[in-house]
Amino acid sequence: MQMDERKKKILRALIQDYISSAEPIGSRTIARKFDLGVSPATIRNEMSDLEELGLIEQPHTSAGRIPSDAGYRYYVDFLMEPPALRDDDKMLIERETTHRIHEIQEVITQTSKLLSQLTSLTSVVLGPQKGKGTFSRMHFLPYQPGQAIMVVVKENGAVENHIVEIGQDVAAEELQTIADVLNRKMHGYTLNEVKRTLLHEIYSELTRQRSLLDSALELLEPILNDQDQEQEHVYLGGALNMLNQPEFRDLEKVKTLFKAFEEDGRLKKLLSMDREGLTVTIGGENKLAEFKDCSVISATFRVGGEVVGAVGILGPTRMDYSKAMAIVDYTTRMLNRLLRTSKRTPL
Amino acid sequence: MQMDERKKKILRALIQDYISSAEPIGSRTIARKFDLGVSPATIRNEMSDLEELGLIEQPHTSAGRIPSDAGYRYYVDFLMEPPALRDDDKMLIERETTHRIHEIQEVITQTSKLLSQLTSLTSVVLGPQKGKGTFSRMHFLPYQPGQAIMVVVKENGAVENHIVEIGQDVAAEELQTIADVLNRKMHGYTLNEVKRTLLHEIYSELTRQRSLLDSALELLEPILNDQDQEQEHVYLGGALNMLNQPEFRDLEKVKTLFKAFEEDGRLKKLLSMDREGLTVTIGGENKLAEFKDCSVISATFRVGGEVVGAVGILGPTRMDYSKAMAIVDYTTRMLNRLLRTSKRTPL
DNA sequence: TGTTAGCACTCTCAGTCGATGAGTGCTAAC
DNA sequence: GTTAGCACTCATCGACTGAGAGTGCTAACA
Repeated sequence: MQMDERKKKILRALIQDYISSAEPIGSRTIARKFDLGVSPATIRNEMSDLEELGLIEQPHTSAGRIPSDAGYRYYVDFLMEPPALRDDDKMLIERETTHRIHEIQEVITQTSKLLSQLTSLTSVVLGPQKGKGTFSRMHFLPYQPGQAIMVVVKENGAVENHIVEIGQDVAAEELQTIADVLNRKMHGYTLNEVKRTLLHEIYSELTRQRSLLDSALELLEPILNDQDQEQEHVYLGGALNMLNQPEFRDLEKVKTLFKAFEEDGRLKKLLSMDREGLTVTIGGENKLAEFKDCSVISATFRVGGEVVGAVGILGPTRMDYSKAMAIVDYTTRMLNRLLRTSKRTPL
Repeated sequence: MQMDERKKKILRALIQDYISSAEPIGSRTIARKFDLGVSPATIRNEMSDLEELGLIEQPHTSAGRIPSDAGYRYYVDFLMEPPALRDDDKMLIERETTHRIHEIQEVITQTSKLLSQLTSLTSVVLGPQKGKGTFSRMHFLPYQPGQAIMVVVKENGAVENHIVEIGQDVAAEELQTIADVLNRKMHGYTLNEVKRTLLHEIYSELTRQRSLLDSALELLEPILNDQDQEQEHVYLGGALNMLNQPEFRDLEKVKTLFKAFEEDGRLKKLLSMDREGLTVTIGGENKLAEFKDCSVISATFRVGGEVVGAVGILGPTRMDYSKAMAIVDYTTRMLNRLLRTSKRTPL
């Protein structure tokens, strides 16, 4: 069976209506609302075909039809009018992404808020992985007796503080010596690389200056084993918007959904970081069972050519794909520009 | 009308039963479950009195009674067995609060998680206000051209980074001079005080070294106007636990509750920071309408004698007050000890 | 051969009705 | 002061019903 023009028209009409009404829609309604020039009976026949093709389905015998995941997929790929942004949305995005920025955290939370606000859906934003940035240099500053502030600067501009324990008797010059050694050795490597391969090299270098050894390696401990290092935080915006979606009128569904929201790992999996550009994941195409009734529109963003994060919009499969795609697309474009132009934003 | 011994017994029985069952409870049930040595009819008469006293109420004519806010209040103040901790809970709290800690943030999130886990309710933790800590000193470190890292150390041990813009031509020594002036002037004052009263003094001091003036005041801008400064973040733990409470089976209630959760300001108001020690706020005693069906058990904690934060447990008015109070009480005790003993924890 | 009208059938939804059961308040007896 | 008895109230639940929406099938039509 082939998809002829009329079938396409009917499928498009059905999906568009369902997206806004969230109600199953029957042949009669389509005939009334959309001027296809044929009678309900004909539409019935066509709908029967569409169902056989797996593009629509019936919740129960005497209800109208609703789109299946495959139906949405067909719609997104072939039927939908191309994503276009409303002017006021466009302006809003531009206004929000042209601020002068001090911290990337700020950008991320801001973006997250913006996306959920524009779409009335939930937004998911994944920022740069802390451990990933390559090491540039470190400084030591005095702190309490027996402790020092270690300031670590990454090549991507990130700055971190760590309080480290030092012996009571370690002098400032000694710390400086250690810093010099570490800076020389570690420059240009990521902390993960340091952890895996470089440690013994540093070790042997420092062995020559016997007395410094003990402290030096202990100093590195907090930055190498920092919990935050590995798992980047995922920002969620407008989670409550989900409660307004009729598909989540059921408390059990809300529970499982919110449960999944609490686990950063789950959310991270929603954002397909491997694929560049705009990605649409519809319902069951997603691996996670908790989100089988949801679709995700996501895109990655870059700093200096390298993919460092992703933004996404999460909604019920019944969502306005065109609008969501337009918004995600434009937002990442602006984000890329913002991160490129702002002179070396501290990450 | 007076509260005689039998009325107390009945009220206690009713509340205890209601706390675990969440169902209105009638005279017959009380007579059966609790051995008071009187018939349901007698209990009925007493219950009628209790209702007149405003301690219990009837959801509808032919249902049993449930405690009113005033009833819970009476229960907490006079009837409840004194808060006692189960041994395993005690051990769990001790285990979690004797870790060596590096960051107070960590302690806060950890505590929040612990509390919600122990009670199966929602926990609210309010950490130290960043802006409050008195200024100790600052350092400058090199960063990108035209920018520097300003490291600010507070007297309570907090360390913060800020990237500041400096003229391309400002030399390290000049920065040092500025730092020296600022350190001398600002030491011992909170940033808020600096902002309000000290700025013009610093201004006139620096005016004498004309060339430095422009930069110096700009440098302070980020720390004085930092958004985070004023509003300390509120940590919420186990918000989902609320969904398991039968009183929140209604989606509308969930919506308003979670809406309130999203606003830090609202949550902050729940924790009575003005009162020291263990505080119990029952239902409508709370000012916020969103939480009129909730009770809060809260307590403040201190660092060095000064109240810096608060922890609280939020649950439906129908909650196990004894247990919750015991847990909050013990947790804050341990927290105080932890923060006192760990030698100058960085905040 | 494709389209349409007609029709019987299915299924959900909202509303009604009555039975059930828990609980109360009142009265009168103990 | 306490209790048994009783009439009354009210929410809940299941069964039933009619309305409405929608379908699939058949037969007629262009």
